[in-house]
Amino acid sequence: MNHFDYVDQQILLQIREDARKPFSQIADDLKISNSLVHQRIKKLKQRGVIAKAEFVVDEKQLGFRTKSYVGIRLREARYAEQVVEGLKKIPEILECNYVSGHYAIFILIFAVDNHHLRKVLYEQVHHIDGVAGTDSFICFDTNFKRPVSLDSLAKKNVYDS
Amino acid sequence: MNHFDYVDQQILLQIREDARKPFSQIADDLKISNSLVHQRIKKLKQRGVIAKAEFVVDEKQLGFRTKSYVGIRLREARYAEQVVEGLKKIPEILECNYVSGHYAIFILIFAVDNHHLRKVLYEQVHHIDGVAGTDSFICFDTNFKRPVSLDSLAKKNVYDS
DNA sequence: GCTGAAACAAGTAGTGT
DNA sequence: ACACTACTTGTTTCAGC
Repeated sequence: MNHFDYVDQQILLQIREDARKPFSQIADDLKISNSLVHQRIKKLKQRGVIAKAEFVVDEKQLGFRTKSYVGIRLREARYAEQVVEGLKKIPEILECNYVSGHYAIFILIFAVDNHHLRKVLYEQVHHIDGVAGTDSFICFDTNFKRPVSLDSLAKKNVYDS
Repeated sequence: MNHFDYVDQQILLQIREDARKPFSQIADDLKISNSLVHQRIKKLKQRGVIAKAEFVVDEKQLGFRTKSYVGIRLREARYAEQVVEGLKKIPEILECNYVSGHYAIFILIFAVDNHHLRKVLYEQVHHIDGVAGTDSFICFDTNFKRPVSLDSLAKKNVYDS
């Protein structure tokens, strides 16, 4: 069994906030050697807990001011796969999920403005064979956005599957 | 006016994929000096295009196997702010947006399993004063997830607001 | 606005406990 | 499993073009 101790948790908390934080500084903070930090991060990577470090880019600053979630209804359920293939070709669509409930597919779109969003939906998404219709949930504001909580992870056995 | 040239675009493409990629290596790739990479990244930070580097953690590996989008209906629109405050206190809720359309608020939840999700909704979200009801869109699978496209950014004037 | 060199700091690997 | 040391590599600054 893989355990997940206090050191792992603290390291995760720190590199999740700042992926470029020097390992030596993390080591100082936690009062451990920097080679231990190195070893633990290596293991976290091996276990698949962390994969890569990304610089977060601000979509708004790049000109994408309209964020919208969109639910997609299909003409028939069996069209799902081919619709996903069609959606993948539209660069404005950043995320695509199969979901339960009223829609078959749920996507996230970033567009320049409402007009651009409308064009993406009407001229591209609606033309994909199998799409019956869409409902848009335009985000006026994102109140908060944060990573998963790591509290209680050091105690719980969350790796047993 | 802030311009955004080929070098900026290439640097962004690289550090977005790997925030720990050595600047000197980026410089080699682009055949420029490493101090230029350093200068450009500094400017991108000043402009707010990039803010911080994050290590991406795999929620599934940490035991959160149920991802769900949830639309929230309010008893009356004026409850919005206090409902957001209530939602903020629930750690399983990772994102919260004001949206147009059928719901007032749209959230993203990561729970351990369906039972956990149900508990979060029934024992916490539904008890927040102002919440009339919720509709869940449980993600069976995430087909793709990617950052915004940077194509054509070097040409377009996207900083003029 | 960009380069190149020099000083400094961090990452990495091997060894020993 | 961890720490220490020596070695390699990257970062940062600044003078000069």
